[in-house]
Amino acid sequence: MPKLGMEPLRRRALIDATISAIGERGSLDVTMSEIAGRAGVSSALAHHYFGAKHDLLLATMGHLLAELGAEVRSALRASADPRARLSAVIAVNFSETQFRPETIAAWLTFYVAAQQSDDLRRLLRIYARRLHSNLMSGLARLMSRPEAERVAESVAALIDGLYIRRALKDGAPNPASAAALVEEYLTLRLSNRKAP
Amino acid sequence: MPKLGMEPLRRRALIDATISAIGERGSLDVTMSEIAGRAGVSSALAHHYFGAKHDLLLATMGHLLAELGAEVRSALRASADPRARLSAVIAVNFSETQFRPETIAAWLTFYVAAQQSDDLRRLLRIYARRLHSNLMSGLARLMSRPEAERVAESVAALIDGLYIRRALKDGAPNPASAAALVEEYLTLRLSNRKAP
Amino acid sequence: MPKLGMEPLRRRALIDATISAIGERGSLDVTMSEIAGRAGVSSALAHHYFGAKHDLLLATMGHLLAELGAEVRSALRASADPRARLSAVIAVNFSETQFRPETIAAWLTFYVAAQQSDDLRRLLRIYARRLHSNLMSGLARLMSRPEAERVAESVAALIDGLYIRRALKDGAPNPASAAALVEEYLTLRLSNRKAP
Amino acid sequence: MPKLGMEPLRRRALIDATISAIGERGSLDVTMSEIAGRAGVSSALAHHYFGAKHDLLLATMGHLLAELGAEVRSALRASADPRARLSAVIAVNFSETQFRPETIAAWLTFYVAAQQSDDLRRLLRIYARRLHSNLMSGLARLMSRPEAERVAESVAALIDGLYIRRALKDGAPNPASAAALVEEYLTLRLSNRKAP
DNA sequence: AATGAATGAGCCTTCATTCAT
DNA sequence: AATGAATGAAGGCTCATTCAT
Repeated sequence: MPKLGMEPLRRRALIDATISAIGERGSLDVTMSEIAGRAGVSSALAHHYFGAKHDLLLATMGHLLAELGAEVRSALRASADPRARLSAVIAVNFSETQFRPETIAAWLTFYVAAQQSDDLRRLLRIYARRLHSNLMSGLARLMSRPEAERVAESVAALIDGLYIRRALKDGAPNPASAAALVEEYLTLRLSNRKAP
Repeated sequence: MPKLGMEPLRRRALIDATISAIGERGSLDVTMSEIAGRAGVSSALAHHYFGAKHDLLLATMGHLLAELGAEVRSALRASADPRARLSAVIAVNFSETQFRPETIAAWLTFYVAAQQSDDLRRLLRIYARRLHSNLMSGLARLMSRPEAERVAESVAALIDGLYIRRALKDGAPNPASAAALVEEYLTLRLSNRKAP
Repeated sequence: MPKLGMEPLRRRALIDATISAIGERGSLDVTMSEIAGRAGVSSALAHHYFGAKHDLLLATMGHLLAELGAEVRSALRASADPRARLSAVIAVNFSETQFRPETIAAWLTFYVAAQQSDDLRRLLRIYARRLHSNLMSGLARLMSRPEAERVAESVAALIDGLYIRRALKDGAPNPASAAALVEEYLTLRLSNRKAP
Repeated sequence: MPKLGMEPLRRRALIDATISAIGERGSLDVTMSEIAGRAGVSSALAHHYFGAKHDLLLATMGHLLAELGAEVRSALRASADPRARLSAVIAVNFSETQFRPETIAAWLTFYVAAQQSDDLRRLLRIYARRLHSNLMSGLARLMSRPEAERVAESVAALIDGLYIRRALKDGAPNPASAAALVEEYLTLRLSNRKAP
């Protein structure tokens, strides 16, 4: 029983279905039927809305990025103090929405598989740069440039590493303790330094 | 013109081929023909030696683990001092053989895809436990148990995170600077503590 | 903004679109969407008007035949002399409207593909018979029956052959020279015979 | 029960199957399964030997051309006299092997569909040129160049036209009478001319 | 009158896997 | 030991067709 104006709903449902399918499988080679099935539509309709499978994957990756970006922006808007901004960025990375194993597994899968796809790699680089600049915008006011670079790199690695552990099926760190670990590192680091 | 006693060489060639194929593609869905081709044999022979594709993947994963294990053991054998043992474990993880982008990409791919395969997950858990106990064997003598746990977790996450960055195509951190980052963290951490 | 009384225009537009689509592709397997798109309507509307795709093809073929028939009739109406009637029939086959590469390509496509469709074959047979009887109506008064049959066959073959060449993309014979070739044949033939 | 050295047999069987499938359908859009089925193999094997469907079509067209070329060459080898050479070329075009409705229908289908495929068009042009030069090699010694051109064009058109009629399912002209028609035309034409 | 929404069926193609040699 | 031959099963994608609006 088709209704009018279904397009945005279907698109969203298909993207969500893609995320969970990829997350569960841990691989981009999920089938269109699988995805369509989860979204409750035929695979033909998925093609109708997204064209080729690759385009759906791209759109999904884009959606993930956009959502993260929105969360970060809104978090940053709330705090002006450099240290607080750092915590805000970290908090977003471990928020309920971002740190769900399902979402994370999808993230990682895209991460790893991105090497073979120029499009995906380009998208991921955007994310990496954005994270980096968000971290730097806080750190640079707390320490020297080169040191800030090193700390940003460490924090980014820490986040990625915690993501990996979270993706594994042993349900490892919960959002709170993961965030705490990063905060702990930052605090330790900052307590040993003076402002630049 | 096949010679006698070629079997071990062929097996090894096939495993190496699997690693590089998976590493390059960033996905477990490499074809048997691709692998066999790289090893210079027919895909039928690959099946002859390893049975199903999944078994070849398992054997490959096992090979990766065994190699890492051997490197770690031999490194630990050389040092008795707790702090030195920590550095040894870290050094191995960033050694020339382990920290090659190709190998890393294969690692990560297995990591992420492991969720859908009980066999693979089991293997990966072995690795995780081993790393953890290796780190703990050093840390436990330098700080309290709960604190050591947290530090081990951080170090493990840091390593994984640096692996991810290394796998990305921008060829980010080189082995030396990656290892230095972890060492830096450890040093910072230890300088603020007393022995347990 | 659809207007009243659009139906005949839409039908005609769809048929024209079918002709050019088939002509360009050189194959009957053009899609309904392609056709509908060229006609500026939705494919659903094409179905609304013509039912199944096959019916649209049939209608298109019928249109082609009807148009040719009309041109022939009007040409014959103008001349009573046997020789002139022959020329008239030939002229129509090479007229501007009939001898356009696009139209011809559609013709040939139908011709060749007609074998798998009883409906199409029936239609084409009508055309063949009509051409034959038109030629014979002139020839029979200029030579003996059996000889007229042979000449009619030759002329028909000549026309078809020239159609083929015209359909090929090298844009071979132009209408005038093609017609001249047939006329030349007829003249040669007639100059060597006496009236029956 | 696979045997060794099957490749040439399978390739040939598949090409033959393609010819008859296309001939019967009157369209290039025969399915790979249809073709493979006729050749008694799986469609996967067809792909194994020919790659994509398009390549099989190309190979088939090439086979048709090669066979015709061989027949023509062997016929020409037998006669030195210009007039006899003309007859030889014509005879080959209406030989038992070439003038089978099945083969002809395949020819025509390729002819018409060739427009959308550069590869096919290229192949067909080779055939057209070859026929033309074969005809000219005889005609040029019997009449003036420009006249020979016109006659060659007529003969080629005549042949194509007779091919079309033969392809239609009413089993029109048999090989002998078709060849006779062309010969008749040539004779008539030559009897009205002097040698150049 | 006209269309967007939706799908089932089918096709090309790939791939792991088997088997006879 | 090693491979060519062969296939079944599945996946991506297209398309004619239907239906509610």
